[in-house]
Amino acid sequence: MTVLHRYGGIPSPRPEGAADSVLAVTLTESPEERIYDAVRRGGGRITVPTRMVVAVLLDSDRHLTADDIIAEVERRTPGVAPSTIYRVLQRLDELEIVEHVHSGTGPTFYHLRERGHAHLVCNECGSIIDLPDRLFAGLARAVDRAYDFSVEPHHAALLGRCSRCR
Amino acid sequence: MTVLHRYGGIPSPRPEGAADSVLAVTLTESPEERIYDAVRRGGGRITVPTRMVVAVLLDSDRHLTADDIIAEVERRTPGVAPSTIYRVLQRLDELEIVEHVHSGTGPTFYHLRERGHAHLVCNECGSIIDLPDRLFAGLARAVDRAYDFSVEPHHAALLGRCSRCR
DNA sequence: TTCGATGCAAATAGTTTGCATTCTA
DNA sequence: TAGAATGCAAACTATTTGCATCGAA
Repeated sequence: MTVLHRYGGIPSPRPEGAADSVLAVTLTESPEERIYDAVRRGGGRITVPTRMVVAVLLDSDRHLTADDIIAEVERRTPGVAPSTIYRVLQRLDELEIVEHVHSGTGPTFYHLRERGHAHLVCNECGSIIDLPDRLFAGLARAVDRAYDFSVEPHHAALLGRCSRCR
Repeated sequence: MTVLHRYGGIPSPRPEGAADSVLAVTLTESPEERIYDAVRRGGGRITVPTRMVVAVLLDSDRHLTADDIIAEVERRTPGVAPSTIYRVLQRLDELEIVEHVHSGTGPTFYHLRERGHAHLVCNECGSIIDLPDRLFAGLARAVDRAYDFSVEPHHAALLGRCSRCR
């Protein structure tokens, strides 16, 4: 299973409408400033590694693994320790700025929470398909009713076989 | 997250009706003999470690991690190497006798394929809830139609929060 | 000037692999 | 008796942690 070009992708248009609970909506603020404010509100400080991780996440549409992010940060600003990137991601995750997705055998991947969605991961080729949350609604409701269990559809990918591999 | 009594549980009644493609159905054969035959048909040999892993899986209703199985095999027949257990599980998985389930952060767990089903795993306490496949049917069909992707509902647990932890 | 964040190195969890040896069919 | 399977140790992947130091607010 080899996936090329892990980092990259066309930057997505900023979802201007979608206000959320974590990031304060001040229309004159850039996306990074809104994230910085959220970090500061959470008692955190804005350092070079934090800035870089946020920039990489904002600049990419892809599903980035920790390794992807480590590599791209290294490219832009050499010298940041991998453990620091993990710590930054963890902090951003706790602050609900970032979301991580378990993908079965492969490594966990990350993206901004405001771009969150469910995923399909192919067991054969590792390709990732984005899934509209709407498709999860029925299952989530049924599970809630039957087991009083609240499913987090973004948190683990559904595994299976994509059209090319099935 | 601590889960006690990982190994154990009341043996489930053998699902007598459910014929399947892998294990030949000869009514006079015991469950283990049916599995041994399937292994031999696949070019494999029946050794002590294989026997022990099969016995442990047949004797338990639980969701056993590799570690659970390693510990229980060690209890019954000291001296089997962990790597051997992993290899046996891998072989049984390829032969479609065993199924493994990814559970997010926690370790993968295993059970006999004939007892397969979908799972919910609580992110907080790690508890596992068995899910009837029927609840997955709608989502699987929608994903098949929309993306030509065949979901394997047993292969990755749905993550979320159980009633006690939510 | 405080205390959150960092770099580095080592530790960890879970699993896989190489290789000489053993044992099933 | 061929070649599948094993035990052991080492390797490996992804991630976490301890600790002395640094730097943002």
